[in-house]
Amino acid sequence: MVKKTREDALATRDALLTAALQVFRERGVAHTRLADVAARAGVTRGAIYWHFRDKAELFAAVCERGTLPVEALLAEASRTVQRDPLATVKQLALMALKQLAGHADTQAMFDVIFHKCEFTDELAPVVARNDADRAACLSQVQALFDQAVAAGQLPTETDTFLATHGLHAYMVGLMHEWVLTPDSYDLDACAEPLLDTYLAGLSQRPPRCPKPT
Amino acid sequence: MVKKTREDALATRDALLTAALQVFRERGVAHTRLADVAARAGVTRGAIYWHFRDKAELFAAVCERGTLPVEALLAEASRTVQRDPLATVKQLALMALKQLAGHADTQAMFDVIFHKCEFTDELAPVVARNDADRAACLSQVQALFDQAVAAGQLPTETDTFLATHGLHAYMVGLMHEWVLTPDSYDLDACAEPLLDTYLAGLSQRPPRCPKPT
DNA sequence: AGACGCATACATTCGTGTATGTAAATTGAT
DNA sequence: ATCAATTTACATACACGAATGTATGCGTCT
Repeated sequence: MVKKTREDALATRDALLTAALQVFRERGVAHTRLADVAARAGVTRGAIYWHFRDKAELFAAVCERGTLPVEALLAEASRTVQRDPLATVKQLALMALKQLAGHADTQAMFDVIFHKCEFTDELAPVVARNDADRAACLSQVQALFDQAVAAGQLPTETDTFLATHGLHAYMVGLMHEWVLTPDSYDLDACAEPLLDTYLAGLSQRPPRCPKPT
Repeated sequence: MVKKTREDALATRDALLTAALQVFRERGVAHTRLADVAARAGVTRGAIYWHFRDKAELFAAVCERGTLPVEALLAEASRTVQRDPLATVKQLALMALKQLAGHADTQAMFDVIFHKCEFTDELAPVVARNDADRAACLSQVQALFDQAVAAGQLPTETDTFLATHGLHAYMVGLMHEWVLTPDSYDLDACAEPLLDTYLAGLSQRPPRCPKPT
């Protein structure tokens, strides 16, 4: 504790984010005491209040750092021109599942998001960001499904809106449940077969809703 | 406030459960003040502490009342002999989704469970109960899938463990996401097509994991 | 006459936010 | 380059509100 340069401050900030993720996972976000986060990072609450306004802002920063890699994948896929839209969708989903399977930080992140967090007004900015990300992801995937229909990869009668929501639900459910029991099956190895099953269902029996969307 | 008979006490208890479900949904379980629950039910905290030991026990009671109808369906299906196991699985899943689509209380329940609750040590008994229910549901569905394979309704090479977890994830994801935006699509009408898509995928391209489960 | 079904009152704990202290680091002027 | 002046990056101390659990009171039913 001899130096306090700018990079040291960034290191402290990062240590706080790491500590917060761990404590959030252990105690839940709402029950987490900022003193615990500070202690885990080897500092005091003063450091937290210097870098963040309150717990909500700390949580938002944790979420932002945690979802960056996934968003980067989506952004990259949206930039490149797709010759095989259906394969692109599959690769995106596969990447997300493999990212979860392979990275402990990502597992902690989704464990907190899915099971250790209450999305109330207090966390409104995080909720808004999540909603925006989800909407962007959904519209992007639906656009790819539309291209897949146009390219003859999916039946003409495919309701791409429902297909998209179905795939998204599938992904959410797989991650939601797998983080509860990571040892129940090898997600990294089973991700592709599981995805293929749903995509095969899409090809053979695409969902169609009686009433319009 | 003229009578205080036994049935009145049960009515109070039920009013507390209803009020708790609402407040849990609005404020989140952790941030819910028992005073708010009591006020919503038209009583004071004294009534809560008479019927329940603390917030955790109140939440457990809310969960138990909320999941009773679904568990009744599962229990009934397990008792009757199944001639068409695949159709039984479909009907079970369909019932669950339609129950969610049609009942406001069920929507509130799952909204709380999925998005307004932190599963920490404090709620250990509820977590244990959830785990037991999930395990029972999974093994029951897997048994039906096994029967479906034996009856030739599914390919011989089907990994019924993965198929079960895939369907379960699909269900969880559909409910998890739909309660966020119930107006995005008509779940009651789309539930069957969505299920048919996954089940068609199971028939045509059943999941198989490279490594054993 | 108890036991039941709550309401009321009280004390206590607990976490937060802020105010203040402070040493090191950076800046700017010479 | 040197040296004050200022800002950074926290640590420490404090005061406040808020929610909990319990203790007690009180009318009603059995």
